[in-house]
Amino acid sequence: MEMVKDESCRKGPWTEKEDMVLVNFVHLFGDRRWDFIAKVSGLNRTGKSCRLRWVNYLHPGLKRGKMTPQEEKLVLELHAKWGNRWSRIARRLPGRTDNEIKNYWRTHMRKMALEKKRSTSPSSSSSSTVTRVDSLPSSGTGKVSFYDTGGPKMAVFDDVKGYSMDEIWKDIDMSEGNTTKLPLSENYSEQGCCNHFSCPSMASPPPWDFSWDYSLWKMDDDEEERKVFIATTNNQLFNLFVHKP
DNA sequence: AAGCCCAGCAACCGCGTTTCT
DNA sequence: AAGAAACGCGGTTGCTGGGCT
Repeated sequence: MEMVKDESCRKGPWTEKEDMVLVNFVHLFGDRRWDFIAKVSGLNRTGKSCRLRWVNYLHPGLKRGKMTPQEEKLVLELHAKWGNRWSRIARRLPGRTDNEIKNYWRTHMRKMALEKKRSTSPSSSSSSTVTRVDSLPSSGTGKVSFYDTGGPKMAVFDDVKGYSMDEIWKDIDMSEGNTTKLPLSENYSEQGCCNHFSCPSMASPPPWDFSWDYSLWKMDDDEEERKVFIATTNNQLFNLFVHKP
């Protein structure tokens, strides 16, 4: 029984209501059976999409906001050690997701590198324009990602507006004093927070508040919507148990 | 004031891995 | 043991808001 990938499946940004439904169903069934949750919740999303939304946004304990200097340093260290193993790196930064770290890396690190380059070679002609990373040619014969040069898996990338990504990463490495790329060490304990709900709090939770205790559903400013939501969910649950999958 | 450009980030896709039957 | 289904990861895309010209 596979999740049919048809056009009726919703895509794009999640609405607040969808979030609420998803949270409720994850609360009921846990955060493993994504296809099942996608099906029974009536969300009309793929299991993948549900999982992603949960992991990257709805999971309690997610930190939000800027990375702290400590976190930035850790990301650098771990990336030097492990390369683009974002999820592994994320496990060492409680409350941060792989997606977040990945995004952070590409934006902030590259910016840093370019600034550094600029300051070390002031004669450089392109002093104000920074090529948008996203628009870089990423396809083609090589099919090498522009930022996939950290860690053990080294890659070469073409010149980017006169400054190759190789150079950028070299700069980063040098500035951080990371002269060696170690093979992955499996000795680290990787009990992160991501799958254990162990993080104490959300710095900036979603607009609606919830907890693992049902009684804590709290939507002070929209009681009516809450009622509708609960009714809807109850209906979905009813259907679920009447038509057992 | 309006259009353009870009950084930031959420979300999708493809594919390898793990789990289930 | 093998095939199918589900999951998870890494790479990439595309939307949005803010700053700049």
